[in-house]
Amino acid sequence: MKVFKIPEATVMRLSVYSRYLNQLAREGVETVSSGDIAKGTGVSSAQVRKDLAYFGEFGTRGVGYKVDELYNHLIKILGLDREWNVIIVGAGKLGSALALYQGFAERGFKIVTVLDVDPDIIGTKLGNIEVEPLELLEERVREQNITIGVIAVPASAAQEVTDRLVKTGVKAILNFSPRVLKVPREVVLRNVDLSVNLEVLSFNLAFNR
Amino acid sequence: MKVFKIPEATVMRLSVYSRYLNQLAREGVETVSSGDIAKGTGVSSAQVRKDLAYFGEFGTRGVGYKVDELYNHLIKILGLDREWNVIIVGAGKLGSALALYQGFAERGFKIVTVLDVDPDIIGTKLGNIEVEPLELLEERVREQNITIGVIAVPASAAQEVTDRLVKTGVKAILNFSPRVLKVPREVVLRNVDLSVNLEVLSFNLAFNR
DNA sequence: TTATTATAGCTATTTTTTTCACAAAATGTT
DNA sequence: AACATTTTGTGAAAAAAATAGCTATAATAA
Repeated sequence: MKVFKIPEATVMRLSVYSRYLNQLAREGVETVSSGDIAKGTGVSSAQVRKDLAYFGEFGTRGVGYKVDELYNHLIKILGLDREWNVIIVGAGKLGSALALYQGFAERGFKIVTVLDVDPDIIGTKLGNIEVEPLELLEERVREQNITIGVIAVPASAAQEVTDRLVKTGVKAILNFSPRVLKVPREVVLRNVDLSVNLEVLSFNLAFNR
Repeated sequence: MKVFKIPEATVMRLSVYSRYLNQLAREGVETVSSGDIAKGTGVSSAQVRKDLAYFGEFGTRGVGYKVDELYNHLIKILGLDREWNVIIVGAGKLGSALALYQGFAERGFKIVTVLDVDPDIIGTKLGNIEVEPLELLEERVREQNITIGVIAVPASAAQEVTDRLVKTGVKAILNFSPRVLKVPREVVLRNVDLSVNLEVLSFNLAFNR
């Protein structure tokens, strides 16, 4: 059970496993084997066991895993056993879709603030959150104890917003803008570029088929 | 210059490089080195050269790469030198954000049809596209020559919609639902799970820091 | 009790991906 | 023309990740 440096691919798969286990639990399934998880999530059973082995022994030989037990372990490993306060900066198409997206709340990500610069957008409601002016960034981050910032502003504003968030104490940034951001080493950064996904498809369609 | 089996990570980086080159071109930069690209996109220069090497020799030793030339090569490699017709199934928060997202059109992905089942949503406009009833799926795919399908429906409906798309001739599926989809081997499938991204952040915040 | 079967956990192997480091080529300089 | 400088392209080495297969253990059946 070495614990240093967990591959990111493993973390992503754990997230997928946990969602699958949640589904099984709702269906009333009580135990599950690595092979079942593999089948349900599209990986190999050896991979499932390997991924879990980074964190301990959760199963019983000859039997499998208890669904809720394993689920709870994964939730804990993923840090989802608490609430994270999230700010979304940018309430354009993407920002507002993210603000309204149910999936986040379900997993403990509480969107507490949404900011924008556009006077037409400020004051509108996204669910029960009102879009506020960008100037309030520092104030809201501090008073609401926000740890995660989502960047949904145009590329040109992304770095500046990021700097302000980091300076005010945000610990992790999820960047939806197509811009490489600089953050201090201790801040967790993750980039999501929606076009990249379509372009990988396009590549696969265009290339060697 | 072996050409079989390009790593997916390479393809994703090519997409990022191409966007960076586009930016440079707009700024009037004419030549660029692998080191510059590396710095601008957050990878190593050796990585840049290795990635490009899968597809040929595009640079000049001692000099670097001509920005537009390399850009055009990448666009061609990524299959972005043509238009792809795209259908979005599901016009909820996510589906409509995707339909309205500018980034896709800019790269040659033309969203030609958006479908939903909800009578309250059908008939509404997303930009200049009207949301139509799901029943029209087969008809629209055929008459509009659609090759790429985006799944933005709830998990419970995802497989059925996918089957219908595939049956009607769609060649690639971008799946935003948290469900493992089955498609024939010749269909390109890519999953984007937005929650996974936040959960990777959460893991990194919770674990070893 | 003793086999038999199923399956986790672990170790070894293979494969894939990244990094390193250097020869080759182009340009600029003395 | 010779030399220095820059930077690509690439083979080799290293690192990382995935896969395969073996061993131990629990449950169950004989």
